[in-house]
Amino acid sequence: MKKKASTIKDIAQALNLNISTVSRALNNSRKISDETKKLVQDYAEKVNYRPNAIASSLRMGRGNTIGLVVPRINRQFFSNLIYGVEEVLNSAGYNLLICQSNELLENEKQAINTLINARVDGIIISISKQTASYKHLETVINRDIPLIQTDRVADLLPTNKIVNNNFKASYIAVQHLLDSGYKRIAHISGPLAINIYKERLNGYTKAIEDSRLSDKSPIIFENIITDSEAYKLATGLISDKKMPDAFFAASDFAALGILKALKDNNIRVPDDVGIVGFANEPFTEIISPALTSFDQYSIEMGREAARILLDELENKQENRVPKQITIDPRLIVRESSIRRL
Amino acid sequence: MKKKASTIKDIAQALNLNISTVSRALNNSRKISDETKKLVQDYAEKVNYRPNAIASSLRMGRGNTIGLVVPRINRQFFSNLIYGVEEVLNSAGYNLLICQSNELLENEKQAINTLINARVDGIIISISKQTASYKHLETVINRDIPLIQTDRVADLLPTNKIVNNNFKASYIAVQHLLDSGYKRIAHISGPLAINIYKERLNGYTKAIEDSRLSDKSPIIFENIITDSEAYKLATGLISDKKMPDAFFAASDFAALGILKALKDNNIRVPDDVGIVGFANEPFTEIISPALTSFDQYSIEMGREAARILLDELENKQENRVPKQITIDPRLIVRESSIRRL
DNA sequence: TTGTAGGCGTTATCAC
DNA sequence: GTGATAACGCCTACAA
Repeated sequence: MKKKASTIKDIAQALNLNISTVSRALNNSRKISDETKKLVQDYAEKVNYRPNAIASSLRMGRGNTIGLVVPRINRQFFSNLIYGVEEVLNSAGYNLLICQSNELLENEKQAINTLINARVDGIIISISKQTASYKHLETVINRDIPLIQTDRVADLLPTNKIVNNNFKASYIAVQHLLDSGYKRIAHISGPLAINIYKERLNGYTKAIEDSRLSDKSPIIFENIITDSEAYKLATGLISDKKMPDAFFAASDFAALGILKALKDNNIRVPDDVGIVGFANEPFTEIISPALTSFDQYSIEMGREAARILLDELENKQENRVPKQITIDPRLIVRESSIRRL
Repeated sequence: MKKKASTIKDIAQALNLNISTVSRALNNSRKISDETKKLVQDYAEKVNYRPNAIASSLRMGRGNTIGLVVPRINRQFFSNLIYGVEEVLNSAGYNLLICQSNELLENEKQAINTLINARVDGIIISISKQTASYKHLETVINRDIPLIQTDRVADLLPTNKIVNNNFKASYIAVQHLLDSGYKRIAHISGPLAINIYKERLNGYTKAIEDSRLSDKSPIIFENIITDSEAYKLATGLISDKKMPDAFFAASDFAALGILKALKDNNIRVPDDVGIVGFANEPFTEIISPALTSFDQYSIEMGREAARILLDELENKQENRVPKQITIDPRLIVRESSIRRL
């Protein structure tokens, strides 16, 4: 026995009222007598009435829903981001529609399509590794759907952005290693197609240039983000006798791989070689020696992205200048980079 | 200059066709001449037409959307679960509406409400720590909205469930420690209000009972899930000289706390004391000694939950018996529990 | 304070 | 093959 959900129409009939009266009573319009309101609300409660958000959305032209697209939901950074976004949006009465691109442009386009069709009020995105063409995002902009980019952003697109200052963080990382007395500092970089890795590389390069080192030639290894890739790299450097005396890795996992390789070869960290990672993955403070890294305030980035979006939704101005919010990652100094002199 | 999105009506007018013809052409109905189809589709493309999914949902009575409620999006286990769910649902053409309860019953109720109002086609949930009353979930069932419970489940509710075999896993953990020659095995348990911790406790107890140990008295510490709580506990045991010779912890973080405390007090792991954790957190294989733990197949659990849901949606039978899918976690033996004899 | 009527954008049913 | 029309459930001028 399956009765279909009751609507305001049903309620109106049952109470011998007009649909519009019921609608107003439920929405607490103040043009309705308290008496009627109570009558309606009580009855609605009794029959377990639930407003049909879809119908309401159609009528109102908006659905109080925000779309979110990230490369991978289960990466620590992104799941923190989502956590922050959800927290803010939820308490503002918005729903969150989540898609992941799996680092594929095709999926990302598909996700954007879905979100447009779902008539979301706004979109927050961290673009995929493959995303080099931005037509799908331009479509979003052209449709006047507020778009916020986070972390991995397409610089050229005129949207609000919320990012880390990767350049500055890298610069600081190198300075910190220099302060600890290291002299041949290598950089383990990620895929340079992604802006954040490019920026970290630039920060490293600049810091080396600005240093007082006699040998200012940069030492750069590109496109290494897993620990096994890094392990292999470090092992190679050891056998080739080309070991630098410090590593600044653009990812904690790369840093971990280096660390493992050094330990396995009885090279002491931080005494012989210093290491700094990036992202403050949970394991960084657990391993031994604990790894110096950068806290990216990922949850806060999510919150902030949501806040900016809400702001944009609530204050629809005509000529809005896209702004960028930059968060400085915080260097967390741990054992791996403090040389006992 | 902001033109509103075009609709099939606009297209119909522009092409001097009837709305219904346009609708059919766009949906590739085969009662429409190829000529007309092409005409319509080309024009739709040209004006950047996007079907309004909200209107369609209203008309069709369903929105191809699934709701998901978890305690915390950014816990490794749950973000993996979400990953799996999204993967399957997305390729089946469903959208995913995500909410988090933050371990609060109130939020969970609110989330369920939102999802019901959004007229989701089904709901996947992992209940909060506080969830002891199930009215909100019964509402879902009464409305004939397919409900799937994962991991943390309310046993009494007649829904499909997808869970780990926590009892069996614990039993195996204890057996493994016994096999390694440990004789006084303690259990670090979580909040027993959550079924999974209760089950792990039961598995432990049973294994001890079934053992050939002369002293079969269980040693149980409840409600300890963070590493600092566990650290404190272990430190206390050391100073009280009440140290067991092995720990089976219901959470990896608790196991980690124990490990730290032991190391800080020069108690050797696994030589003096063995440790087994639960959940196979990424750090378990990184720390030293690496921690024996259980892989819960969290991504696969998510996929499976989504699959069951889709199955339920597609084969709406009348008298469906709720079934439970149980996945055996896999013991991953690492250094922390292998005693060199 | 309440009732009437129209429409949000689709799709489905019925005619022609 | 195509057109006309109603309906999904809700909200909101406008009228009474």
